[in-house]
Amino acid sequence: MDGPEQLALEGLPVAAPRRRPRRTGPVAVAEEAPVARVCIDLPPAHLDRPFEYLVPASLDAAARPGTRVKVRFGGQDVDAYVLERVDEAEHEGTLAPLRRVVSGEPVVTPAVLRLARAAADRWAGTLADVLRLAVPPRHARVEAEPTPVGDEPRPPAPVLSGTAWAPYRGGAAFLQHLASGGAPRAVWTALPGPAGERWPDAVAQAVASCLVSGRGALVVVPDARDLDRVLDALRAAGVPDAVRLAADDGPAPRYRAFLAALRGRARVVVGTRASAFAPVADLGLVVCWDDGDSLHAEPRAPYPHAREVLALRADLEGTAFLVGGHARSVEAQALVAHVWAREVVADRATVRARTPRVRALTSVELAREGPAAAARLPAPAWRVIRDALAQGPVLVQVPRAGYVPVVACARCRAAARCGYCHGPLGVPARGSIPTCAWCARLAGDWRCTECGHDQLRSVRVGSERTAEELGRAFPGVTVRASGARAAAGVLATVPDTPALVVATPGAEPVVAAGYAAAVLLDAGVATSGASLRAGEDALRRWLAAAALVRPADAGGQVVVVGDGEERVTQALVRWDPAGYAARELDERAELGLPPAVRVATVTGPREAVAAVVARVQDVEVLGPVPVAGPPRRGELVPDVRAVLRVPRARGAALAAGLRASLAVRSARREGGNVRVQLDPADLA
DNA sequence: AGCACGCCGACT
DNA sequence: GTCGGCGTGCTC
Repeated sequence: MDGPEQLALEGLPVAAPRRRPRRTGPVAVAEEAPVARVCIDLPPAHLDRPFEYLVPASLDAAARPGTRVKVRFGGQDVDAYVLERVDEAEHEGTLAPLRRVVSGEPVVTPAVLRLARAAADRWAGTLADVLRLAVPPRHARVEAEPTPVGDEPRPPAPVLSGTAWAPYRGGAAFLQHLASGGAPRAVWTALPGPAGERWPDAVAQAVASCLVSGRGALVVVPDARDLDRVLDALRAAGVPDAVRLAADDGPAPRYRAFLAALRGRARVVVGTRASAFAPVADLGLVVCWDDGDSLHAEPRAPYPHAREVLALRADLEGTAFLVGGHARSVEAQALVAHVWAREVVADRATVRARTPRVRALTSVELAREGPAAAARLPAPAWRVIRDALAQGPVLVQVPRAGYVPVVACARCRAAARCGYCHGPLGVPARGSIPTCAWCARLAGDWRCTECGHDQLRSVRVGSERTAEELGRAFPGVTVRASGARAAAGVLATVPDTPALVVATPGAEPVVAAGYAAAVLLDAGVATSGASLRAGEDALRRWLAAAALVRPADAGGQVVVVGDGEERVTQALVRWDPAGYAARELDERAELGLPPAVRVATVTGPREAVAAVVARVQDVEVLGPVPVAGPPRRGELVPDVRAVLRVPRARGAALAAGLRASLAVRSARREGGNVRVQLDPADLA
């Protein structure tokens, strides 16, 4: 018997190990690296591994790594990406040839491939799924457009003037580190102020500093309005060769922008969530603005989050990392807590000097107003608006309608949570016992963990008629509405003249000189909600609105009206987003909630969910529980959802276990649609 | 995902 | 006696 390594070569002369794959047919094969390892663009999880094909000599030059190709797979032609070219095949059988190269454009760069693979692993998805998010659909006409040559001389290196970072502790050091080619990682709490330095200028200056080091940069923002703001600021900072990359811009502009980055014509990409995967050459800095915004969560499988993709990328490519907003997400706080990133914040005195005066009008403060205290716009708030209107525009923020009914403590308004697993409580039917949405345990003897009260109340939805109501309350005053459902849509800016500006969260127009005041209505509705992040979301929206108001010494004031959750309201009044995030993270750690632990949800028909979950080892399984709401279209029985929970350190094992289980599921063709989400944005 | 092969009911 | 159901298996 020969050595074990000879077993596979049975029947071949021992002295002549196979060097070249056998050639099939008359087609000549490429001289160099004749084997292409490809990723097949098909959904089933068990196909998520490389398949090998021979590269015909005629395709040798075109079939570079990263190009799109057509291959014969299972009797039909399918799309695939060339992952790499190698000398020898691992596959034992004969190899089929590539059918054709769709385009010579190597759309998946080695760095993006590594990132996409890591993302697929991290979110229990397939490489094909992630590449579908990362690589825009090909647009042949755009690809054929002549590259402008010479008409755009590379601009001189931007002048370094980090004035926007001067107010922040560690701000100047961050820029310097960037400019000298380093990879600092920062969690940044932006100061308010349309009047002073604005956040887009700070982002632009960070990008400019990165360019000074000779590296490219990538900025991911929630929506198109923020995108425009960053691009304007970049232009002002002397960075004209930035490109805008957003799926919403349409197929041709999107692919054009993608190619500009890929071909190295644009060193800076500013985009929405999918651009976290953009092929920026020699990347030196990734930025995620307002990472708490739910728009950063990709709604398509495998549901990656832009902030986390960028964090992965910073690790894989050794780039600098900047995540920031007026608020701080609990996940960003976790980056600080794990000493993965450093805080960049202004000191208290600076914060006080830049922020408006903030007051809360809760039922306690309004007690002496009598029954009128229950009004949606109590008299003190009305007076604030009236007085501020003499100074300039007044912003009125109204929570979006359409909240899921949840239950909260009747006294302190803290969201009610399960005594066993800390999932959110809901009332399945009128008058029934509150039930945990995760583990289905009944909460008959519920007691508030915040204040000890034992009475629950359900929380209502917001109203849509605010603009009309205000119009009647302030006759003769111009009322402008901004929001997805407003007649004029979302307004980017409004003039500096007195007017009431009614906006839903995220749709607040900017005023050059700042609002004279902001009134945040229905605080109780804003801070309640089944989601774990209801409080965090409310604070983020409030801060975003309040950040548009003039500082206190210029008369700016903010009033939050209603009985919001105490600690959220207090965090706003004290303008302390970092403190709020730190306390919230501590509490999540105590209660075993993410991001202190890692969780995954598995949603689908009961038997399918059970099968997927049963194959995952060493996890705590909560539920399954029927998902709220009516059954999915065409189904009689509502889907169920299980929550899997592991300690943070076992997060990778959780994802790997789920990936393996999904591979078994697809190979066996177990029925039904099952959705697996790691670290879902709303663990409702 | 598609397409093979492979064993058990109602039809020419 | 066959045509055909969709249960495993494979696809370089």
